[in-house]
Amino acid sequence: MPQMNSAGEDDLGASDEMISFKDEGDQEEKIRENGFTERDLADLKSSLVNESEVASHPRVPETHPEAIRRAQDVQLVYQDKFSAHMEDGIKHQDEGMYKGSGYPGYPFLMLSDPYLSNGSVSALSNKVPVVQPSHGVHPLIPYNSESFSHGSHSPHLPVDLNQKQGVHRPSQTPDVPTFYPLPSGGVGQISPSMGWQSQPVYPIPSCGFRQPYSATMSSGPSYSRFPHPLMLSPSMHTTGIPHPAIIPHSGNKDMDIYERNMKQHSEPKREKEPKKPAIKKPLNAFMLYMKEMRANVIAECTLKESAAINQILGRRWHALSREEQSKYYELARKERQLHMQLYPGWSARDNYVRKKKEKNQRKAPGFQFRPRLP
DNA sequence: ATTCCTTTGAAGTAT
DNA sequence: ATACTTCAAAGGAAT
Repeated sequence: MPQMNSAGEDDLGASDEMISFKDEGDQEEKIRENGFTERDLADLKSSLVNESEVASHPRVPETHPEAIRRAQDVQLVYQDKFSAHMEDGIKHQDEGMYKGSGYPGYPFLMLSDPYLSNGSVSALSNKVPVVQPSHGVHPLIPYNSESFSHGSHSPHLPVDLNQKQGVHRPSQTPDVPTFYPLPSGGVGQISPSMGWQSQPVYPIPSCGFRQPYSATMSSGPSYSRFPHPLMLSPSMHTTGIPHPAIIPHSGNKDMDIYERNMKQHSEPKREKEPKKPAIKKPLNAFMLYMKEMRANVIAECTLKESAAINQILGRRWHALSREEQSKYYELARKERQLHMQLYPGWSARDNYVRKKKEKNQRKAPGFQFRPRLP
């Protein structure tokens, strides 16, 4: 079993590493906030890249004294900037997430399997912010956009994206750590994420001054409806309800599950050879977070472009406290567990296609693609 | 119709 | 062991 961990129960989760939260992208952000010029930014970038190439620590590129100094300067500012954000808005998620009032049951039954690419998950997903059409009987992640935020993302929650567009940020509080100490459970993980900075910034439309939907759609306690199934009693099965796909079996369970799903979802077009992977990867913590919060961002910013939205969500993700992130890490861990149960023989390798495109050059300018010699 | 963009994290591949 | 790549979601934009 490819995903079966051999070391311990929490290998399913992210590695427990405490990593400082000062990645380069934030530096870029902070730099912009501080009024650094584009040239400064380019200099800093190039110095960082050069250093990271020279040194054998590509993940810790802030070795240049000047870069360190600048990064530290701007980081101080940034800490303050999002502290209010956390205190004001996001921390409320905790309450919402675990409050679990009035769990109405699963409106998701009979819907398609999110792991199946032809399960038409995306047809409705997130376009309807209330309930995501999710797993046929996926008990873990209904993917409804509000189950975490629980309506606590009130309209006053600052949209923390638009330094670039000059959106005002809330007042500052000094005591926000620059890193996310991880919970003792070892669920949380912060990755240093080189791509945070090195990738070109997708143009984000202005969003701070127009929020026509924020008061109605994305907020308000009345908007809390479906507590996440994972928040059910811990004495229950992790899934909350028995999963029909996890059934006692004597035969080839893998193939049975697989074929049943395939029949359900792709029978009409079976003539065409299925080109896409049948079973998709389980979502990681950030993907789960995105699913939850996308609607909020769309509502607050009236954005539709996913690339821009994802940038915002990436920043928000970094602004989350460790507790808030750990919820998603825990969810993701359970997702992987369930996925393993559903598809014991599945491997991410199944969907892995070796691409010839030199995509990496676009994504990571510092990396030069070298064709492998035979 | 397909691919790109953009994000983070998990897992795969390559060295 | 480490570095790098691919894929998960999403939907508008570009091809």
